Amino acid sequence: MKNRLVARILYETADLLALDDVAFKPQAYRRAAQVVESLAAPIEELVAEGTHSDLPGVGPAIAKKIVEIVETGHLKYHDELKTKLPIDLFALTQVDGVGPKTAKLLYDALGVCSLVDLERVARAGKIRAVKGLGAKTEEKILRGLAETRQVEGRVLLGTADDLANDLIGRLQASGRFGRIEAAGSLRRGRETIGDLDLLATADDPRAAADALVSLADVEEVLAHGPKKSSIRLSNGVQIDLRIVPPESFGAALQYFTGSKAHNIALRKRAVAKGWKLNEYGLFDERGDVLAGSEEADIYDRLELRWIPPELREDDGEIQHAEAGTLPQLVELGDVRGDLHVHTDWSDGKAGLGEMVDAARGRGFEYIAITDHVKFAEVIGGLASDDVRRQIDEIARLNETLEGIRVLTGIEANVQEDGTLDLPDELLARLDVVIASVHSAFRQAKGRMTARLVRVVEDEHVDILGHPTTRKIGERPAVDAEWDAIFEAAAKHGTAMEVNANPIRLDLNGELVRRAIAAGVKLALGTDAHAPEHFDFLRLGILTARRGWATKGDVLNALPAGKLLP
DNA sequence: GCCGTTTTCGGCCCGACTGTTTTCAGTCG
Repeated sequence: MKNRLVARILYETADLLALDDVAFKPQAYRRAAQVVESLAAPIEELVAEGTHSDLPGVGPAIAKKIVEIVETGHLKYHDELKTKLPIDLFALTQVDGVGPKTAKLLYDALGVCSLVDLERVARAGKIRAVKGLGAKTEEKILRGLAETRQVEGRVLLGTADDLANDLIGRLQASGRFGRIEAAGSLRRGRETIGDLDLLATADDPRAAADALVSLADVEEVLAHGPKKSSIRLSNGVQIDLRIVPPESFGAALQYFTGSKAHNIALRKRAVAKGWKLNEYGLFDERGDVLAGSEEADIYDRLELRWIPPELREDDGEIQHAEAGTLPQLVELGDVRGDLHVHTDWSDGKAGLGEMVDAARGRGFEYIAITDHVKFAEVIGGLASDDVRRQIDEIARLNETLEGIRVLTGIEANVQEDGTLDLPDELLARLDVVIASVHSAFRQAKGRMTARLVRVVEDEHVDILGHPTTRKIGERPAVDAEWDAIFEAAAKHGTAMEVNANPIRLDLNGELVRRAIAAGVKLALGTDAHAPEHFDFLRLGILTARRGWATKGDVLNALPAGKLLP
């Protein structure tokens, strides 16, 4: 997949042109970059077919440039622009608070070329001395850097999940493997993943390892042996493949799934019985194997219920497994509808009909259409009249539809004081009202808490959308007393969203668990802006499961009839 | 540089917020 490379070069070209005060071209490059970035298929395949020029936003000039990037990995036009400003503009502008102008200013004043440079001058207090910047900007950049660093070298759960599925498919196609499974933090559903751990069995481990290192997109082979091989792919992700004998597969899966703390607790339990647990199996005092080929057998012999990977953080799961009180976690199939969907009425990429068809195609019984309220022209939100028209349109649509019901809804903006930016009369007419914070993220804890308590107490609000507004690796969560908000939400029957967008996963597992403890219901929403985004639901389920959520905790596990009053 | 159900030329997303200023520039959504 060269999509990210192409997008990155196009984005940077857009910024460089903008810095040269070139009019309109930057938007054109940015649009093309977005299209390539959100493409499901590899751009090189489209180039091979010649269909890349059919993409929206890609005209003759950019089409030629995409071919050049795919074929050479470079773009001359971009390289030339870069001679004037030889800095890692793409990386620098990923930092919250740094845009192209600030990056250029920092280069001119302090010679900042990279994230390393940026961190150095920020820590040295040099940014506040630059004319046009100040102490606040310096602090914001330091916060932004800390946020960026947390995910450095890690990829989002959604990215890792897609990558693992793709890799496993390709490896299996080689015919060299028996079982293959992803282990590690991906299997536990963590929000970001460092190295991707794959576990496999093979009749001929050397041939299997060869199949891995000879994959087309391998950039570097870090290790190449019959038991363990490691590669780095061209997208920068490291893959560790461990090949184990079939009789050890379950023990190895347990061991390499972790977490470390969970494994330590499990090993202590084995030791207490006079046994030994390692990646090869569970062994008794004489060294005879008690379990090994199946993971479930390990737990069984240790007198524990099998523990879902999402719970393996040594955070009470072993005690519950011993007592037989583990929750029956919610599953993908339990969810009957999506409660957060956008269309091209606001900033979605697809029309109402297309989104509904896609939702029905994946078996949803209902979806709520929750477009943005007009807030900034740019995201093309709905004005009151648009909301009324959409309600009418959905009513008409529902008359013709079979097999799915479309609920009316809105994603309204929570204003600074905790009120919404849509009149009560309209809110009252809608089936689903999501209230989301899209501005004033940095209010002090007390004010933010009061704001969110007020909005969950609003009789018209059904769901608090992406409650913390964090974006993984980009923007920190807002500062608030979550337990106070959950308590108010429970009292007023307002649900907390588990937003399944891979960059959000908000609430996260830890807060989900606290919300449930407070008696709050969860609303799973994909925040889909295009039909393929319904796939995000899987990630939302993983996140809810990390928060110990059961089917009964999830609002949209209910049929439409029970969902609505 | 792209695009078109008023256009193949002439448009092209813009308002809020923040931090830096003394009336505005940059970033974000």
